[in-house]
Amino acid sequence: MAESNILEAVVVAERPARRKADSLPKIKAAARKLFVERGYHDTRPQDIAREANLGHGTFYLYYPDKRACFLAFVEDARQELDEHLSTVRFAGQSLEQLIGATLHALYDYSDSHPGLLRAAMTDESVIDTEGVQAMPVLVRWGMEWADMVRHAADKGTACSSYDPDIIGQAIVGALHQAGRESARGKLCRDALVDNLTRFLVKALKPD
Amino acid sequence: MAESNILEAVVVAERPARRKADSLPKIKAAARKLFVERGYHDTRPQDIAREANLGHGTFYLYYPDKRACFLAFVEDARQELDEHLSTVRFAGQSLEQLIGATLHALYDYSDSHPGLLRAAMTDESVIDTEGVQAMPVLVRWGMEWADMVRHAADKGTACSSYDPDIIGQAIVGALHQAGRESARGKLCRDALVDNLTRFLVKALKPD
Amino acid sequence: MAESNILEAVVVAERPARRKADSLPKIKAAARKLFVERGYHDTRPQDIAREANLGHGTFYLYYPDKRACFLAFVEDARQELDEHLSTVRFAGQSLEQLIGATLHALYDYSDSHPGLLRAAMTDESVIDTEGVQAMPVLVRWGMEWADMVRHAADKGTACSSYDPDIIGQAIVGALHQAGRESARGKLCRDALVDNLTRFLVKALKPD
Amino acid sequence: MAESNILEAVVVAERPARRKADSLPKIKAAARKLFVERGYHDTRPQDIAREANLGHGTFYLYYPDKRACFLAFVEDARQELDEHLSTVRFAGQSLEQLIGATLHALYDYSDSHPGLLRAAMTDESVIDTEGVQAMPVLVRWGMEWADMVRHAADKGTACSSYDPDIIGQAIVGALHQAGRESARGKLCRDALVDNLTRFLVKALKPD
DNA sequence: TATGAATGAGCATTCATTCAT
DNA sequence: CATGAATGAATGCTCATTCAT
Repeated sequence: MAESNILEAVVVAERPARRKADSLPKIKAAARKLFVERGYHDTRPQDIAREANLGHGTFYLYYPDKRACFLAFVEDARQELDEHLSTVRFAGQSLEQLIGATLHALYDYSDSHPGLLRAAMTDESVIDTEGVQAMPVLVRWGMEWADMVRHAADKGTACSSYDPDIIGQAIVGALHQAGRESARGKLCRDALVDNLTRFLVKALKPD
Repeated sequence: MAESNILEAVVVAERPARRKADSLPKIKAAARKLFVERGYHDTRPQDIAREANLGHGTFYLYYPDKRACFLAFVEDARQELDEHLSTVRFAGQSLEQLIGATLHALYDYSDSHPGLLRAAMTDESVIDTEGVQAMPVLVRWGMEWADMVRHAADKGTACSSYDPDIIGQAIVGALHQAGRESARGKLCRDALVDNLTRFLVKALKPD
Repeated sequence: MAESNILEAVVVAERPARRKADSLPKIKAAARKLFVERGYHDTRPQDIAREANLGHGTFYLYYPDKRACFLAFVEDARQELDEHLSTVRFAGQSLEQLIGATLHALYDYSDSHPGLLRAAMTDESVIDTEGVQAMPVLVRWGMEWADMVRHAADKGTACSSYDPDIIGQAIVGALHQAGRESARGKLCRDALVDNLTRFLVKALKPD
Repeated sequence: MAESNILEAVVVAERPARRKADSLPKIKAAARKLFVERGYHDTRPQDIAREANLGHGTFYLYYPDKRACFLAFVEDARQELDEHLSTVRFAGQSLEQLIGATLHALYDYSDSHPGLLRAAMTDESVIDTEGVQAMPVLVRWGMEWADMVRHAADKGTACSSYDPDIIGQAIVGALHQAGRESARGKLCRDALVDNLTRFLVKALKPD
């Protein structure tokens, strides 16, 4: 056992020189860092490659263009947050619990990845999307909230006279803007979560 | 000779064509049109000047740079909307009336100036602001809503346990995102106003 | 009168600094020089601009892209040669005279503009013409020779059993390739003209 | 040991799978296909390797660079055509027979390998030949025609007052350009051969 | 005040070639 | 022999801004 471990270690150590050197992860990490720090327009593919300790051309081995890289970054962020949020949901949760837990998790994530959500939500109009526009993350999240509202209304735990689609977008807009500003103002996160939770719960309460 | 001079004088007086030829308003109108139609990045100072039927250089007689022009455009839009909104406010208005009327006026304006608010709210991070960041319009509006909430709470017409600053931003975020999406989806504006009004009124109702 | 002339002279002298400074002719001359010296692929728009003592961007004020500039160069060369050739044609010329005079003029021009014809005839496939292919100069000249052959046949001064289109292209191909090679071999131009004239006259003679 | 060596030898001999796996022919075929279809500049070594189902690097095992590969392609085409043409020549052929047969064979070949001759004759100036210029195929063929003309003149079957070198190049230029254009115009090949044969025979006829 | 020709730093992207495996 | 990830010099082009007139 010990011997084989040593051998493996040696082999592994000798190898990473050129072979399939995790370039994609390195590029992804670099892209994320720079898109967050500088935004889409001030990040050049060249910067990303350099940050990843790779040649300029290597970038284009993994993405057809800058836009694709940014879109991948956004998608990754979205999935990451979705996974994070899904960990705090469980069956039998009251609407209030659901909202409270989700908000906590959301701002948790937001705090521990400063700037990420903001970067990921860069207005798509800013990226010259010749042709199909990817659906903005915020809209997708709004649709998920719409579903939550719909289900709660069906179960009688939320006011059923709302149009869930409108309210879903409104909720997500509220969370986004309040979070953005409290990040700026260094507002205490607990107050943020508490206020928003109460606000939403009250607004959604069945008549 | 004398005659011709007199004629000339008259002519000169009659043609304010060249004298301070409304260039600024012309530039403003052109800028607004293009920023709305194409966005910040796809609008060149040159395009604005041309749209205004002026020489390229003239642009820089009125604005030090493209950014300043955009910021002025945003500020103008803000003031215009503010004036529009202020017409529907009157003393003795209940919170519900205030909210309902404001939302109506807001989406009225938004409908009759398609794309304008969206353009005016272009994420400032997109404009390479070397140095001080102008306060985003959305944030300013959030602060105004915060004041409204604060006053209502003081008068006992709104729940007093909220932090008005947080809630102000949340409200404005909700209005923005819901409006954006309903514009996309061509949703009926009355439903939008109705839903959001009820949502906010309910959320703000005193305990 | 004298006064006005002096004034004019002064004005003109003071002016040319920046105003419409013949940039297009300068670019054309530079482009011609470089296309001839280095060929299409080894000439960058930047090189042309620099050769013309202008900034890189200026190039694009006059041509939408490199290809357009090259095509303009070719067209100019074609017209120039056409004009040169037309000076040696006159009514009542025998076919032999026509051919002899034309060949003399052609190789005259070719000698005094070394490399120009070769550059202008750069295979168009080399220029990534996305879409319509401009008709190659050689082909156009071939069509002109076809007309000459046709007319001569009609008048009975040339063999009428040929397909003029085929023969026109063949003639022009012969002139081109023979000229190219004799330029390389520094062959005496008189021998070239003499041989080709006799060759063509004999081949075209009526049966 | 000896045995194992023998076995090994046998094994090696039995699996030509990897041994010299026809890579060069595969590369040649791929290169030919792509040079013909897309031209020199739009064909990357990488494309050739991929078309040949080989790794990108393998290309450089067989050619020092792209240019060498193209030159080999040209040389192969030249030899192939030469062989094809040589099949129609026989002793005692009259000049007219020789020309007619050669033209037939030439355009035969050209028809059955569309684009090949054109590709192989890509102006060498297009290939950045740092240093010695390989002699263009057309020139070589011109020299062969020059020889034919010289011999015919010696034998008294062709006009002896021409400079064979000039006429050789002229002939080959005529054939090339006429062929090129008739390919474009989808002209009937028989008319082409017939016209050109008569044209050349007449032009070369002894005085 | 108005002009628009001129500028050149800057950008996204390509591709012939290398080399560790 | 074979591979294909990596490279980075080089390219064509854009655009905010200046300035001589």
